[in-house]
Amino acid sequence: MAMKMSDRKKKILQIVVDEYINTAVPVSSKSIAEKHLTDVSSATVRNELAALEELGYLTQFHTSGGRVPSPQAYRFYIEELMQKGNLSEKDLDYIEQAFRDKTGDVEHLIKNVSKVISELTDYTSVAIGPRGDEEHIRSLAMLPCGEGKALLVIVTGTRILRDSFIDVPETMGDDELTNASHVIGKLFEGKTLSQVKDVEEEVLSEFGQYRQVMSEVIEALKSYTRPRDEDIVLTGAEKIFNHPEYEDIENVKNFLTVISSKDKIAEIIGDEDDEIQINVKIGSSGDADVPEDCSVVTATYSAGGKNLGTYGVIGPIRMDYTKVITVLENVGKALEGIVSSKNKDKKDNNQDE
Amino acid sequence: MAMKMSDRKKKILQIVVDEYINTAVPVSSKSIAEKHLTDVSSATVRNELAALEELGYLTQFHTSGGRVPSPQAYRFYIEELMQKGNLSEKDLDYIEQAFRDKTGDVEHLIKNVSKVISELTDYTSVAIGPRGDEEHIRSLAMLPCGEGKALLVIVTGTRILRDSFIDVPETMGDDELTNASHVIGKLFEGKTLSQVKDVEEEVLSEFGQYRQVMSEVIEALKSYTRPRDEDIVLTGAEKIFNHPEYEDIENVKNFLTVISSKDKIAEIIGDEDDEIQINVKIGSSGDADVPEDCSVVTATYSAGGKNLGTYGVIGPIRMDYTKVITVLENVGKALEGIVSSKNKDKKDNNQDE
DNA sequence: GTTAGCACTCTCTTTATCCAAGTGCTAAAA
DNA sequence: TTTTAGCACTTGGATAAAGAGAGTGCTAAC
Repeated sequence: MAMKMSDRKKKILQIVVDEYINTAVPVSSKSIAEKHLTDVSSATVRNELAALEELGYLTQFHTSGGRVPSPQAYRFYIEELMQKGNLSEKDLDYIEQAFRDKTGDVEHLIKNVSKVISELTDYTSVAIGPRGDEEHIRSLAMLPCGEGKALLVIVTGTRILRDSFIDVPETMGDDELTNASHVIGKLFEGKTLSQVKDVEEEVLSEFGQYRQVMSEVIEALKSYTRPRDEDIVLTGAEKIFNHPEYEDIENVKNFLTVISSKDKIAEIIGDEDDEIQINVKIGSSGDADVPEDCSVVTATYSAGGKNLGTYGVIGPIRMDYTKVITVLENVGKALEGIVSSKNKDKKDNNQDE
Repeated sequence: MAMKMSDRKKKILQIVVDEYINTAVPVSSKSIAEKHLTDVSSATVRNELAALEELGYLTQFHTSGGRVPSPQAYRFYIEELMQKGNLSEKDLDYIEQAFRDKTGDVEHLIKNVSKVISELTDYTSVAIGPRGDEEHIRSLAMLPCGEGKALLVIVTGTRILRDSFIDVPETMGDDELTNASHVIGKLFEGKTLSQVKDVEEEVLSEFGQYRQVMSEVIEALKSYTRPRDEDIVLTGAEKIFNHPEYEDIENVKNFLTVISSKDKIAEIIGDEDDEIQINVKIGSSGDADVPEDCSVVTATYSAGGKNLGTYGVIGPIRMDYTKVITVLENVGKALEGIVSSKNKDKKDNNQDE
């Protein structure tokens, strides 16, 4: 057990993982010795493979079936072995093209990013929009709907932060509601959702006149901590059929069951550690929420101190990590470019920052 | 070819379809004679089956594999043979329970209906929200977003009809925008989307001051003819694995590819003939948009002259039509109940109707 | 018009055999 | 001590043969 990882072992492990990622076929000692390590014989490689298996990095389905990397091997591969990749001209063009049209709102941006990632990586893409908690409320308005109902809409510069129907007194006319909308709107403008509870008590005691409406608004604002379903996007579910592990119907079933639920998706990609930019979760590890046999690679983007959401892919453990991570990095750069140019404009208009 | 459909043939065809729907196993002459037609022998049944095959209602995969209904048989079955079913107490309770909470907005209602249908039928449910074209605009507002952008929101009593970002002159301040919002809002209140183009010219010539904003608004309104992605809902995609035809990976692939695209879904369930309440489309028929080997059963609901959307299921051709149709009918009734009680309230508030 | 009987067809399962691939181990070589 | 050659052993996959089971079509009798 207490065995050192010689350089040659690392090299062989890298070869095995690379090879398996590319071909999906268990790799044999012979093929390694012939294609990659021409200076030693297959028997030598065989000994090393046996040792690597002993160390827990490799497994074999049956005695004569070549070796396959274990989850542990993938982790090690990503940490130490993997080589940086480069995108082809074509892919770079595709990214540039996709983000050329800098249409304003976040909803489109999320969908767009997700689509780009899915297309370039050939995996199913998952995306979760930016948490709105720290965005500054640009406007707040209540639109009359009759029946003692109103629609509360909250927007920032680039998105509908939230909207929901609230109750208002039946006696309140449209004009009165519009008026209240103004007053309350002015009050929250420039604040963030997370600041709402700070002013809650103060505000409630002050506005006797609109007290009931006010408390409805505050309740709504406070309920906005969880991401909306609309902010969770899934693109290219059908892409899994391009990967041989999903010729087994059971795997497809598992996969589809998980991704059918937005809640589950949010769980899988939601609890990012903010420190880490790119995050790899491999099934059957400590990440209990990631389905067995699946890997999830996500990147959490932020630019100018502003969170831009988490994007990534979900697919088989035997995933082309190099490609995926390269794509995520390049998409991140593109995204940064857009937002920084936009932020410049915005500084002029944003009252408090 | 010119052969009459005797009563006995009809009866036998009905047995075959019923049996095949229940068991997914090709049905044999022997099983029919034993279980359903005890007064004749299997040989007699065999003759009838041969005749039905001649007529195009039955096919067999191989010479000794029993018979399977053809799409034509399903159509005939639905038209003439099918028996009305009843829901169990449990199912009825479930529906009642699900619609007890009459929370106002349409978005939730659509999701709820779709979920109920999927749960009760055990098929994947597709739903498309009501076309908003004929709903009356209850409020229209433009919320300032800075940067020469504004969010245009249009609501009826129960839903966000539409929202989108529009350009406004950079010179326009927040207050001015709010003011314009009022003026323009008043103008369109009570109108329907389809009425917008009627007043277009008149309005544009009149409002010189806000002309630019006005034309942006009108452009936006006119672009709202297609359903929004959010109004197309899919629930229970994983349910297909409960049906044996989807043990074949190719079928799953087809299915998933189709339902991954909201556009395709809209196409499939979109072009309903308004006259018909319940609509059955069977793959490989004239309905080119329905995937091969799939059936789509939809119901378009309306109450009080108001369209409530189209709901239904998509699944294998060998579908439990009786159950599905019964569920759709009962959901329809429940829906009608909700809306009629709501409509009563609304009449008082709606200015022109 | 109906039925019994039987040959025929087709699929599915089981069994046996062979083949190729890859390993583990041992003994010799470096 | 490390590397290597050689070989026995294991396993899955492919192929073929054989038998069972199910269901039909047809013919001849009822």
